[in-house]
Amino acid sequence: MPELPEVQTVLNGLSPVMSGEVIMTVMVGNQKLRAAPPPDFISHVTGQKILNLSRRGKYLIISLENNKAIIHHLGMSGSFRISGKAGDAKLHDHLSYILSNGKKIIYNDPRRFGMVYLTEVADLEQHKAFSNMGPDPFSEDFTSEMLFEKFKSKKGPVKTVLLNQALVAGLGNIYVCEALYLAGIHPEKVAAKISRQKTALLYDAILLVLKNAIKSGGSSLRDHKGVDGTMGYFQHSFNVYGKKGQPCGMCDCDVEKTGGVKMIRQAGRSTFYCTEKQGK
DNA sequence: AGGTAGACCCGGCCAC
DNA sequence: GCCATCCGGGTCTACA
Repeated sequence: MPELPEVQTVLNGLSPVMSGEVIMTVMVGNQKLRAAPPPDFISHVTGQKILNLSRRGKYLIISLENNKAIIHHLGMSGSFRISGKAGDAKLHDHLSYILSNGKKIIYNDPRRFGMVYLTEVADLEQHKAFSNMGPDPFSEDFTSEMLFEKFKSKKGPVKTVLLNQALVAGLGNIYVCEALYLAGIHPEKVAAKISRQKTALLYDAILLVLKNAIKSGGSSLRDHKGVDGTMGYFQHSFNVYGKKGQPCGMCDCDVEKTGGVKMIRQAGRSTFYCTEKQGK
């Protein structure tokens, strides 16, 4: 599920419940995740006070008083839920934290693509999850000019280039499609050939679509939910994603003639775009 | 060296 | 209604 807005939604829900609490008990399931918690995970985490939660790209970071940091990635289908009562286990629960305030925080992940790491807070930037990661879209390091400079050396299609987390962190298949639509850029356009002016439009579009999606609590297609079970609703604001053959969000063209939103395949992923507004 | 399939895993959805 | 097939919000690895 989770691209930046979904992870931010999870963070916003977990942070007030977890920050400042002590982790009393940790339970680790035996089913394998993409990266399962390391063997010493329970001993390093149990009894520790949680200092704060943060997000970097699509990763969630839980900082502990002993200077360790838990790194969570939700993969394709991971979600957290907060439970107050016992005996509420669900299929595909992989990890749970019981806190000093009595709350139980449960990580569930049907497709098991999620990742859990433990590292020193001081070594976070060097950790393999972040060592090669580009700036967060909301950080000062991400600018229109920086994006333009990075594009210069990229001969691949802009859609694929934007999915590379080393360029900018947090974008996934949905929000790349939506941002390209807002900027009026064809997804197959070679990144290096995009003008400075168009890059500026794209930069604004990326920030706009991410901000609006966060406001909506993310996009709930299948698995994404807030930690209290509420669904995100940004999927209702999609202009092109998943709308093959339908009119695009701001459609003013003759869908009978154009065939509506077009779906193509790029680097093994589905891409949606409007031939009228993004060309060809 | 950058770019692209393939692998990982399960559930949902669509065609019978 | 039941079974088969394909598809996928993400990343890592291997390959050309």
